[in-house]
Amino acid sequence: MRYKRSPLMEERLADNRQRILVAARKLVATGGFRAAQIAAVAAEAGLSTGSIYRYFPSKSELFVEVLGEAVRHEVEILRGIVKSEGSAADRLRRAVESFARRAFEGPFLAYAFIAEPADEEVDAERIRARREFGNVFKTVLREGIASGEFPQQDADVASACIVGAFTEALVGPIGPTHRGERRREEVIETISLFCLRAVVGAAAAPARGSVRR
Amino acid sequence: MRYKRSPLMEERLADNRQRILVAARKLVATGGFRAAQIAAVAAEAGLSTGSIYRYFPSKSELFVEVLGEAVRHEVEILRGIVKSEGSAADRLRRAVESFARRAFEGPFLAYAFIAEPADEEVDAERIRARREFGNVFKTVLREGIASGEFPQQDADVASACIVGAFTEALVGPIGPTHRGERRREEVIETISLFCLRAVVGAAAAPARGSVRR
Amino acid sequence: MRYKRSPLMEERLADNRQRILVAARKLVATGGFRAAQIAAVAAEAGLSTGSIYRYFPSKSELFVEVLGEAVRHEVEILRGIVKSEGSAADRLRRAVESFARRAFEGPFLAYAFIAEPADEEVDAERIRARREFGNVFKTVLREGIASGEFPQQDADVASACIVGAFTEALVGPIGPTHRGERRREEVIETISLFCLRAVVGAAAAPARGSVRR
Amino acid sequence: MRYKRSPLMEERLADNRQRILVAARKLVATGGFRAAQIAAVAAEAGLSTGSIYRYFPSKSELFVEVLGEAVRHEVEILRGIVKSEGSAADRLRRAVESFARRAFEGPFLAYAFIAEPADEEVDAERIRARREFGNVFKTVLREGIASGEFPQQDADVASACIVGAFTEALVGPIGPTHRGERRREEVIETISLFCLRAVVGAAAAPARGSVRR
DNA sequence: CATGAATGAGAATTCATTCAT
DNA sequence: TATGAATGAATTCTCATTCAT
Repeated sequence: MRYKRSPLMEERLADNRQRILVAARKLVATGGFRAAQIAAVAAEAGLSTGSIYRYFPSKSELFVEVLGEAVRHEVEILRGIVKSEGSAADRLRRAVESFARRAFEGPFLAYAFIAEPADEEVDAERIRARREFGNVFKTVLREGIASGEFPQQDADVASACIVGAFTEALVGPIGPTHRGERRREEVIETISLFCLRAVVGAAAAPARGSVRR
Repeated sequence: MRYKRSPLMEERLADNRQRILVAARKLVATGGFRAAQIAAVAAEAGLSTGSIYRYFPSKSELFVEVLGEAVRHEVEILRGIVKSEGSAADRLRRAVESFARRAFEGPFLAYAFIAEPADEEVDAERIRARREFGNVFKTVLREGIASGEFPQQDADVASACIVGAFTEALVGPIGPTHRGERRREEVIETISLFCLRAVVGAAAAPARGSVRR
Repeated sequence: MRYKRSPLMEERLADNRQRILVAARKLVATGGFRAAQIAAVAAEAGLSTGSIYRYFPSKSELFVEVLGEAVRHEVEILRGIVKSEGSAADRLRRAVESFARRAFEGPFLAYAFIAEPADEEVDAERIRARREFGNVFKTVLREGIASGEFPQQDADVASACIVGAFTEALVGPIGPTHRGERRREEVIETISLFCLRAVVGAAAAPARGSVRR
Repeated sequence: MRYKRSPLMEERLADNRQRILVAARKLVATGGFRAAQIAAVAAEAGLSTGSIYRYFPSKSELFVEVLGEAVRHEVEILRGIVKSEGSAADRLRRAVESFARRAFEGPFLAYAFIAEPADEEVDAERIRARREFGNVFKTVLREGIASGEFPQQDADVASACIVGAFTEALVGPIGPTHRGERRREEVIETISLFCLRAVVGAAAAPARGSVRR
């Protein structure tokens, strides 16, 4: 006795799927991958463990998607900024600050990016995520370099540096250790200035050796 | 009547301890913490699982030491550079390059720093490690700021940015997905220039809003 | 949509829990705590090792409950006898005989009381159990002393003596070495008489020294 | 190059053997069988683990002997009392008190008798030990019965009761729980009176049924 | 002979995944 | 379709016993 999937049913299915994703994200954000066992995700989502497997073929794939979803969302925002009006420097600054600000609000994302998941597949996704972020920044960098606004530089490496710089700088105040949220805006501004100077400050590069006196 | 521990025996003991540490490090470097079960470490070290426990009270403590040892060594080198002759900028550049170069040779280190271990204790050590690296760079930064060589900036945040920048930039070419070792020196130089400019380039910080036009 | 737990399921769950307890008890009774590994209990109960942990958080807690359950049952019966009609001496006698008789039928209990478990937590439970038995007998003793039926005596110590006396006397014919079940009723009566005389026989206590001649 | 065993050597051997036994006994007395691993015994004896195996073929046999030695010593003392002058009742009382007093001084013994060792062989020895104690008391009982001093009773069972009574009564104040040694002599006297009454108090046995009203 | 490092067979526990209801 | 109980492979850690030095 097979029924067609009614629209209502479709909706409920999509709903459950989403609830699982949300639950998984929340658990990782709260207690890291360690705390995100299938049973816990199921409980958080108000479903049974068995149901998780109706929507996701394995734990790995679930978390790959959790990460992917978060990244997609983040990248979308960043791309919006990058494509907006303004000088390359300004757009870069705004992108960094935007990311940082959200990282403060939902510590999950930034934290997950430096976390090695317990699983190879998820690991791969994590690296892909970092690369995607890099790509967004690479775009601005290239535009800035092309327009002469930024000095010549390896955009691949520099964009990775940017991602690393703010990721790391955020982990300190965001990670499990520090919970005090003091100086939020200060930290954000310092980070963005750091990245900006790194990219813009052409004159800074000391002639090899000459500096050493 | 108690026999003295012969020098030969002493050596073998120290040897085994070292072999365990080396084996553990190698496994982490190769396959991440995932691959580093006690049984695997024992096999790699050419010992039995039981023997691991003669030298280390628990898996956690073993890996805390693996990390700690690597960090101590690295920090020592960096501190040497930081305390050497030269301008702050030059010392900073050399420190970054030195680190990056070694990271290329022994991918383990840089990789372990972004790895979330399966264990809370090791996790704590990992965070401590990152902070220690930050501290080294903070020293140069402060000196540079004090001498007027660097512009005013939050040394705490900036040092974290530096660590993050090169860590991240290295993970790409170093991590599990690394695509050949091409451009090694180029990458290293780009990274160090990035950090240098970020720290030195005072003029770069665009007045808030003015840039946006 | 959450399904209700069907009565059938409920039953099976309670069933499994009970089966585990029974299996554990049986193994202890048969081969002592030595023979009662989780794997063995699981096999005996017709379950997997993992399932044990769905019902009990740890091996210790399982055995604490095994003991506790047995003791609770036993104490209940004894208390019933103690609270019934009759002279203190009679109730005491009946309590002892009742215990002894059951000990013959299910050697487990008496045997477990002298077993030192491999686990501190269970050990504590075992000691608590002995004390509980003692308390039951203490009640009759006190009543008998108060009514003048028994001579003045330290009820704490005497009740422990009673528990020890019949426990020990039963271990012989009951323990792993037991040589057939001959003389069951004889043994039971002898034990109860022993205890009774010990408690009742006021005149018996020889004046200190006078006897020695 | 085999030397004859010099008397000196013999002595040292015997010495070591004894030291191992003493060390083992001490550890059991202090921390129970749980605490008496071979390594611990070796350390306590000032020897190597390997040496333990020169003197004892296995852990079991070591502890069988530890128990056996303690029992032999105890039995010797008790037999001395039993064979001394005096009425059966008096000798019985003195034997019980003597045992109890020593149990207070070295809690090990009494405690070990109710402890189930981790090992089948030791277990067997433990049971044998209890029987041996019983035998000593059986001797006095029989003499008392024969001389008419004690009423007719099953000496096998009664002697077991005696051993159980004082063992149990001692475990309370002696075991891991109570450390306060208050009332030492009181307890001892109460126990011995209990046993005495149990054995002597002929009149006490209520006519079956008559008591029940 | 003495040593104590090395061994490795267990034992407890966890958790992703399956499947009868 | 949803459930969650059951599974059992995988992993850490312990400790009696052996054996090269």
